[in-house]
Amino acid sequence: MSEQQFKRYTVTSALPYANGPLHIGHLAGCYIPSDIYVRYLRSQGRDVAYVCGSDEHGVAITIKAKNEGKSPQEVVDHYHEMMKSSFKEFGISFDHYSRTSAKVHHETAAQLFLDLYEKGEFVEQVTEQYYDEEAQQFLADRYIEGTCPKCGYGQAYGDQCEKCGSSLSPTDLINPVSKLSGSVPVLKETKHWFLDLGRYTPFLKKWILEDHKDDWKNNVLGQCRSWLEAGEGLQPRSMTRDMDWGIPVPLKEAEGKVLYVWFDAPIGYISSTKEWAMENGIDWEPYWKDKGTKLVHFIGKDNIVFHCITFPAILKTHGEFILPDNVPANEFLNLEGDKISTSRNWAVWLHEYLEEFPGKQDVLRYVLTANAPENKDNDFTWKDFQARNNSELVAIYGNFVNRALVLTHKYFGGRVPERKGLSPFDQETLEAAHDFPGKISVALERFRFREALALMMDFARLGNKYLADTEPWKTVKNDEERTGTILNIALKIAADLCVVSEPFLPHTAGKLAQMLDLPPKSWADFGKGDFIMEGHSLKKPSLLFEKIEDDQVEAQVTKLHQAKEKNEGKAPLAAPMKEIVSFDDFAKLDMRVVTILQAERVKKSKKLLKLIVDTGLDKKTVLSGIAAYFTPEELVGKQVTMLINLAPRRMMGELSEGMVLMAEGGDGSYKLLQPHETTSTGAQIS
RNA sequence: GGCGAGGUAGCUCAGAUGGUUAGAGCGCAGGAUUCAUAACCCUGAGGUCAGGGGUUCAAUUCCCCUCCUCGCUACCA
Repeated sequence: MSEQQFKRYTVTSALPYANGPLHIGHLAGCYIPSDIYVRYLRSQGRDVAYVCGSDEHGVAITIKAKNEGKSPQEVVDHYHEMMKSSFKEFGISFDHYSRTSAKVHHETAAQLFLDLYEKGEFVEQVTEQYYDEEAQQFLADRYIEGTCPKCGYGQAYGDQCEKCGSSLSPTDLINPVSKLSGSVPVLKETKHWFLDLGRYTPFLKKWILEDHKDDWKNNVLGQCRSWLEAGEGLQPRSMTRDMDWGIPVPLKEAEGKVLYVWFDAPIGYISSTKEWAMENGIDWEPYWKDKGTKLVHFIGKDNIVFHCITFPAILKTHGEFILPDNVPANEFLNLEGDKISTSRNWAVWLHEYLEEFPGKQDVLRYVLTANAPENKDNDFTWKDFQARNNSELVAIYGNFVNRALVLTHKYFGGRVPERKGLSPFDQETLEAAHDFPGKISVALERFRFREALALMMDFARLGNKYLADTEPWKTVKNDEERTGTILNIALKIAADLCVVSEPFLPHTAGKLAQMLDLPPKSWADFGKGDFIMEGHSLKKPSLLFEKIEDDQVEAQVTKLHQAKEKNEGKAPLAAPMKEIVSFDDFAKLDMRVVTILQAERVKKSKKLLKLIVDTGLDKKTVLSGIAAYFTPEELVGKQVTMLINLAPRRMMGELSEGMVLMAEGGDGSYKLLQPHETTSTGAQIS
């Protein structure tokens, strides 16, 4: 369907998770691009519902609450307000910002679940989950902590290791411990409702990989292809959890269970639309059910699977809903060369930025758009922030506006002068100006925000060039009429600039409109002859942007590095002691000093090294997951300690007959355990 | 290892259904100018388009292989 045919737009931004403040990565990932898009659509006079809200369920929030001695509701209330206010400050112009703890949302999500249940879409499955007998409850993945089997980090969660980033299942953890009571959890049966995503594969493949192969972004298609075509394909996913924080599963037999947060979160878009419609006396349904509505989800790349696979599968199955027309996901924004990390405090927090750079919301909007991770991960640096502010916003945009206004005040007392005969250069400039809104439109509708922003800045450049070439400060000496025409044109460009920059820089456009004393203008007003009337009085100009000095950005970099040092200084917490064992238990372990005779990489494995060791009794083969830390060469000839009577196990087609013992560093690295002097091979350890 | 994304000027990035001199901004050098927050404006230097092979009259663009970065996924006794 071509753009003009859409009757209305439903635009969503990923629901931010209410367990922490917002940082620049959030803004760059989806809130700024969606806001630009929506502001542009509104300026075009299109019918738009721009909705979002806080994502308030899920285990991470209950953990946070527990750690802080608060209730989950207190935690989400706090961050909901904080995020809502940051969005407002940065001019993210949601029509409605809701929250998933809202009553409407609970009802909507439960209803949708029931609908799928009645259609027989769920597969009921009884599985074994960890259960905390002391606390008498099942443990969500996040409530289980243990040693990461991949990197050895002692405090990996049941779903993910924060150290090495591997995604895990709770049963993967070595020495699992309940975070609720500290006890060792036991496996116990529980029933859950799974969505068999594999059944939707043919539909999804056609819809995404064929129907949208030309209009969806490459990175999004690639991710989908990876999910749809790789390995065993889509696995069934449980849509319920054993927990008490969330939306109760609306089934009698499901007491103590809630909807999986990823089932309910995207439904939040619908609930938010409902709330908005209710408050404004509109019908919400066309925004989600009418084929003439264009639904666009703005997200970060981590959300692709839920927005392109799971949620559409749910909507499609329900039957009445439209599917997203596009999901323009951005990649990730790094900060000064490192991944942004909430737990490591490696981030630029929006609430702190607002305090430290008051009134400079548009500067951050500009920088994050100019350097948005549209096609690949990008890096935010304070140096770049400063450079873009000083040499683009101040020197090009601000400077042009200031020149036009100051000259008008100086030569014409702040009144818009009359436009008389046009020179060929005037004509040329006006024609060039005329092309800008169209070019910017095309870029925006294709979700190419960087390009659109660059065009906007080129338009300001056109203004500067016009003044430089016509030199009104010279003509004023002997030709007032010509000077008037020049400034008339310059002011017209400034007024048009105000219109095309509004989606990107709403605060600045607002200030500029005030200085020019313009009524609100829309995209269609661009280039209108009566846009800025002759004789119209301008307000006193003030500077739109100011320079950012070296010390300001240096202070930010220092602040970041201090946070980092503070983090690195923290000694990793030692893992808790395991349960007491008897001497007999210990005596069962046959540990020896052995000599590594040979070492080689295991083919097709990134992590495994194959070691042949002399145990003093025989030669054994050991597979060890240390390829990332040791080269085969440096191991050969070394005496190390080994558990030689461990039951053999086959891995990657090879039999491993024991375990070489390693000290696990807090950073996930491994160190060999060696006798301090060479001893006899086969020496027993006791 | 498999799947996916990326590797283009000092920096940040565009681009190419294969076709004459590969683009932009910043930075740098030179010039011009003084209305403007010493800003604007003009000119210029800078790239064997990651490396190797192939298809082709022609490849940086298509195909194959290798290397590097990032994401997902498998092996960690």
